[in-house]
Amino acid sequence: MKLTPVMERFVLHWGEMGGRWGVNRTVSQIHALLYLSEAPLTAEEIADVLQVARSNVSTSLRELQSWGLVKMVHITGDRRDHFEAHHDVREIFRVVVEERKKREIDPTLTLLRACTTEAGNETPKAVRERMQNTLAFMELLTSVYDEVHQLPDAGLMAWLKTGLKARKLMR
Amino acid sequence: MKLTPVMERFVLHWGEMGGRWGVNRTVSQIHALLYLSEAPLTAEEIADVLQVARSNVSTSLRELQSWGLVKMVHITGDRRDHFEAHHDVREIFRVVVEERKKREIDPTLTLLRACTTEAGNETPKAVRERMQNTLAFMELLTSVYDEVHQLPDAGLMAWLKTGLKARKLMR
DNA sequence: CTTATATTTTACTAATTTCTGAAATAACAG
DNA sequence: CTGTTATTTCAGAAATTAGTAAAATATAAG
Repeated sequence: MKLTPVMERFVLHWGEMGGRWGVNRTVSQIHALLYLSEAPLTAEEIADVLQVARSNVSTSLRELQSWGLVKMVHITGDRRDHFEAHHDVREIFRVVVEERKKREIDPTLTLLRACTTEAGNETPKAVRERMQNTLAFMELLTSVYDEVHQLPDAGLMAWLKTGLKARKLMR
Repeated sequence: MKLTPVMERFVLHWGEMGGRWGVNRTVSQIHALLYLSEAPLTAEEIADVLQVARSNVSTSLRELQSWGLVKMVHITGDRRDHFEAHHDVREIFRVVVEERKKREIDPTLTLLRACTTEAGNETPKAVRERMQNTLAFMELLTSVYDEVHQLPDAGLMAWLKTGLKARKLMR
């Protein structure tokens, strides 16, 4: 397994971006590598290409599997584990959006429900309203997500594209 | 300036979530505090309520201003700077989405354009296609964003809500 | 100007996160 | 079983990021 310069650039970039996404560099690099790779790779090969510790690959793969971005497969006649990633960017997009919603939205929804329920007169009215509005908006986003994310691929694309003409339609 | 228990809970939670968003805890706490606060606050008051160093507040406020989430205002007869945040969650949403697009999408678009342009025969065809697809998809997302984010608030809400019925419409 | 107050910068410390290498565990082949 | 290869766990090193306190700078009042 050897990367062409363009592939290497892609992998390194994906790794850097990982930082801005809540995953660390190695995790993100491994994902990029598997995304590009034709065939499933062993942990050993990955460690080799990316020049990171074997143990680091092990934990990173575990994380990627927990996200549902990578799965373990086996090759007959080889007892080592091999790993592969979805090769479809839309599938990756779905998974990432879902996971980020879980981590970035859901806990706040829970909190806001608690706050709006418990806030009594000791909390200024304007503050209560603000929390209420925040909750309502986040619930709307969540509902839209719930509907849209279970569309088949073509449906998702179709809905997205309605956004392209939104301005025109609004007039 | 004293927080009610519910407000304190909100601020602390917002701070924790900050970590999952690419902003640090203090920045996020300050934002939450200003979001709830009726009146603009001075840096001193903020440091006081949140129990962090005055200098930390200074840099955090600078960052929030650079995001466009907080602005400096002045109160007649008081020479200290005061700070206030948008009180509308949708406005915050807009700003955050825009900023995250800048940080999380745009650099990758640039890279993918370079990769797809430069990738020649040394790069396997399947890999080139994959990069090409990734680029196309991210360009679609960007176009949708460009259209949608400049809608007036009512328009944005209207488009979002079309998503609520997307599944039904697709049948 | 001089002094008092407000703010920013900076050099350093603390906390957190990431990564490694070694040891432990597991899985299999002979 | 025993030895070999594969994988995971874990304690600590290295790197990064966040936060502090003090010094430097700026701003306005008298």
